Amino acid sequence: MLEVKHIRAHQEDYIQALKKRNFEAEAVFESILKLDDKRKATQKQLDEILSESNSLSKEIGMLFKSGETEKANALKEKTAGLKEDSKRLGEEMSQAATELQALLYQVPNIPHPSVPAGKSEEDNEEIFKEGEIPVLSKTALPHWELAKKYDIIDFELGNKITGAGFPVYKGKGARLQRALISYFLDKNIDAGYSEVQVPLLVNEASGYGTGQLPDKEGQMYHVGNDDLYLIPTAEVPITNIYRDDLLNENQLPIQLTGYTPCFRREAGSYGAHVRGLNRLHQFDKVELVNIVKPEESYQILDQMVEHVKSILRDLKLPYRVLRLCGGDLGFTSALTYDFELFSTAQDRWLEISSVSNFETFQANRLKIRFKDNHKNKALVHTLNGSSLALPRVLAGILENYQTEDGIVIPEVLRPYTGFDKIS
RNA sequence: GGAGAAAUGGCAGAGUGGUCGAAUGCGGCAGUCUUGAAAACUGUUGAGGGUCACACCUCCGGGGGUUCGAAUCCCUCUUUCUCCGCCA
Repeated sequence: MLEVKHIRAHQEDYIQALKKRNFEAEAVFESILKLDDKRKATQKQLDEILSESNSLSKEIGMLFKSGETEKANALKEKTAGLKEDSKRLGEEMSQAATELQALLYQVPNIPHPSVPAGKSEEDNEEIFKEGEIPVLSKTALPHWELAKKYDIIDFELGNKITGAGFPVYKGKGARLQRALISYFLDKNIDAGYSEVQVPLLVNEASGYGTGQLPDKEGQMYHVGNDDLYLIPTAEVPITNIYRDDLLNENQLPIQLTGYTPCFRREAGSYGAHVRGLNRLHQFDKVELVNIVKPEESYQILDQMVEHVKSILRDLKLPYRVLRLCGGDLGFTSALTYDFELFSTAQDRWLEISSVSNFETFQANRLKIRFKDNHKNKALVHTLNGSSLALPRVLAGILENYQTEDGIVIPEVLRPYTGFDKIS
């Protein structure tokens, strides 16, 4: 959520910047500023009335104490009108505030100057590419065939237990996945992150805080009885740890990592390109969250990108990094780098990580602020990224590491798996 | 799930209808003293709105109500604690 004072100060720049993401802001900004003016004016009137009735009340109190009952009762009558006015103005003010809030929720984050203009993923900018694409034999199989051949992931069984998109990992498949999780977490901890285990169900306030609500409501599973949501990413519970907090400068940066399952309804996305592990309703992910001072956020973003690169290097998987264009950029993000790994057997790129700087957009919703050494208060910047989304990494490993006599386990994972081949 | 108790500033903890945004202690910050530090002493120290700055307004778990006036009384929700039941 943008801050009204910033919209006021940079109205023209923001309108131009938002065009990059094909968002026409002019009319919304006008309404926002008008409503904000109205809110302030109404509050001013209200404050005056409250001030008057406060001092009348004090007077009445003193008159009662000194026994001047008639005088006190006379004053009481004066307060009746004030009460009505304050009630009316209070309602007007909160209505303006609610409307203002609703409009602010509609405006996406201002894209960073480096974000290219564009309509769709076609216009994303490839900024880095690394790793050798293996040459596979003609008998190479996509991962869903491999999963069946070696009996390590059972999609049918998941259909029976739950429904489509909830696979069962078996034997070495399950262990390989667990190995990846442990390896990612250890790697993140080595880089200075601190591990957390967080709830998988969150309340409405948390959903609003990180921006899943109100606009992406349909993506989350909702537990009606208790009015809770299954998390679509660990970003939600982890970032909400600090909701409504006023931090000290010396606490920053806060660097957290956590493993969680993620749940997404993915309504309406079916077909060949979502086969196997490519798109699931439940999947595992290890997440990175950074809460930092504004001036260091882009440096941290670069660090996160380098960190994810080094993971892919360790795993010896071919990948590329994209800078998302305005049209593909998430609602809450100012700058996002997507990581995609190349799946040889499917002959396509699969998104496996998304690293974003939200600047103050989430912090403003979440009310995460910090106090510097001069007691100035400011909103923090929040960033997050995956390291990595498990199923697609698993798919990439199965497909790129397949040989005639089995699937070779990447070197770095062997201490975690305890075996070096699936056959 | 049943019965009871509670929720106050960074923390602990007073406050039961008026001058209380809130005693006191701890912690934090600044200063005095000291070669330096500690101790001691002095001062200062919640958040939001609003203003050039003041003024002023709001906030004592959330929401609603009673009253001229609510941290204090009433209703409701949430959370925590104790006991019972159930349970990995």
